[in-house]
Amino acid sequence: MSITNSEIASLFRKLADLLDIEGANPFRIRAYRQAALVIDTFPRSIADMVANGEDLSQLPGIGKDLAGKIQTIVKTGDFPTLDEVMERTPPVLTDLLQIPGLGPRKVELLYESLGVETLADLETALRNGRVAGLPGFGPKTVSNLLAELEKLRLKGPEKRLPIVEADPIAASLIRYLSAFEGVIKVQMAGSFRRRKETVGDLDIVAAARNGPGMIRYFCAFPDVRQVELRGVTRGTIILKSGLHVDLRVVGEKSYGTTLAYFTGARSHTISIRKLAVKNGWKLNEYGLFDAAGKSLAGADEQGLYKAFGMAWIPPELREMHGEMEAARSKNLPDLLPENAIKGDLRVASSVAPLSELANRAGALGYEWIGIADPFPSDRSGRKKLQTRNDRIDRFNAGGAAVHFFKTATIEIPLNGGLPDDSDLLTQLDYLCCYPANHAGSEGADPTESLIRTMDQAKALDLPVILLQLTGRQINAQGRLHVNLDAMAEHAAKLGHAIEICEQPDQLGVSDTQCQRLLQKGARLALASGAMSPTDLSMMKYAVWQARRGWAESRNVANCRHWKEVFR
DNA sequence: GCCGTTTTCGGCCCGACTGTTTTCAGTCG
Repeated sequence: MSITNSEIASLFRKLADLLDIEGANPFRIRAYRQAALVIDTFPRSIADMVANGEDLSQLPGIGKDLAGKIQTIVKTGDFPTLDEVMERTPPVLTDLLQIPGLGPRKVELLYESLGVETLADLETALRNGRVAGLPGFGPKTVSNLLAELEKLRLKGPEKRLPIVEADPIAASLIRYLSAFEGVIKVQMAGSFRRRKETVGDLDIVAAARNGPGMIRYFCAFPDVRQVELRGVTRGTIILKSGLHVDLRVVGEKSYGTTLAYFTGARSHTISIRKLAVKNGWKLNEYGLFDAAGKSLAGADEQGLYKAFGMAWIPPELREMHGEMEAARSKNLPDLLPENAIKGDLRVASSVAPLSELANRAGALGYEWIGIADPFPSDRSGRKKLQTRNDRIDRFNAGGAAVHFFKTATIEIPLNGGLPDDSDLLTQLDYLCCYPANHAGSEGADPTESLIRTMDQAKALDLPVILLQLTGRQINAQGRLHVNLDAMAEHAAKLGHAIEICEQPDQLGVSDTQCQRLLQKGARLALASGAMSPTDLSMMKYAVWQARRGWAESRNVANCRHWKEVFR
């Protein structure tokens, strides 16, 4: 079984952490971290690229040296550089870095002077008073560390929150802050504004006449468990759910540069700052200034990007995945708007009666909905699906404003294809096919069976939507090893589509995978995957992820009139 | 360790806040 991108990235991160504790050249450490980030979010399998003999030093942030190290890791499974460092510095030390307030310098000091290696060592040293004597460790630090250790024991390491769950929390925070007297502007920033699939915390930026007052007001938010930090321009609270929320308040003239800065992503922000330095300018939260200190931009983001000869970049694209070049050459995508969605491609019939679904669809501005139920394997199941199909036909014949498609979800076994039931299959408008992903299929490659399925469906003149291609789960990597390039090219050739869906147990392709699929000419199908009426709103999050994947309306089947969805 | 139309050396983003200091280091974002 070949090594995954995230496994390679973890090795580099581990090395960077250990070098950090050793006090190595910080720029070298940054290079390893940067490479880890690039590898982690890269849409293709690095191991496959090595097998194909492709030149890895073409990847951003990866030069000749790192390309060679990656090759060694992929081919031999060994990482000699990491082994050497682990001989000098105990690898378990990186566990200590997860404690807020403990950075590499303090970890090094604890290890060198007290021999502290593990979390248990740390607790003992804190309790018997040996830590308190160290330079930089006062009584406050000791009690903070004990509190953090307790938190870690109770809750485990902080997990990232799905944006689906963060969305209502963000909305309530913005509602609360908008009610502050003296607020001029306030909005979400950070990874939430970039619509990342999961968020680690929430960042909010505001312009206000009374900054410190607004921070105090923020710290009094009803759902606060603890105020972590309360400064003049910045506050951090921890909600009862454990979620960290940051607020920065600046003057109106700095709102745009502050918003841009705290929207990130970090690599995107750094790259803009580098452009400023190159021009002899200075960019910080408070504005963009020339050498004489004259303000060139600050109040809004448009002005900031314009100063560099770029179009305004939508937050979803600010990930250093090619957006800077596209903005400079005026080639940014015209991102899929939420209101361009004309229908939902996969809704279970159990959600509601057709008439009620039609009402809900109308309220969402939809023209059509695809009704999807599991494809049956026995006689009674066939009968039920046929009855459902008849019901849909009768409803459509009634001339309602909303059209319903008949479809079914079909699990494609490894080494298999479509079920041998063309009578029933051809009663459907299209098929929703997903690769088998049971316990024990980790690392399996469903590419061949899915290609076969696409061919079989084409012979029956049936369009296919491919779901759950990589077996991804929130907070975990994909469990299937599908060749996405091959999927995209074959689907494009035959007129099939690939799904984006944000139901936690039915995840579609990720943002960077989406971007890659579009480059290969694939068409996207967005679905709520709804099993209940409120789930219909999950479409919003599919749109967000499609936007992160550079999707335009023309790439998305959902933007078409019902007669043309699969043309 | 990466990177480059001010290239093969010498740079590498920048500020807020805390806890520890008596002017600043470490951490964080």
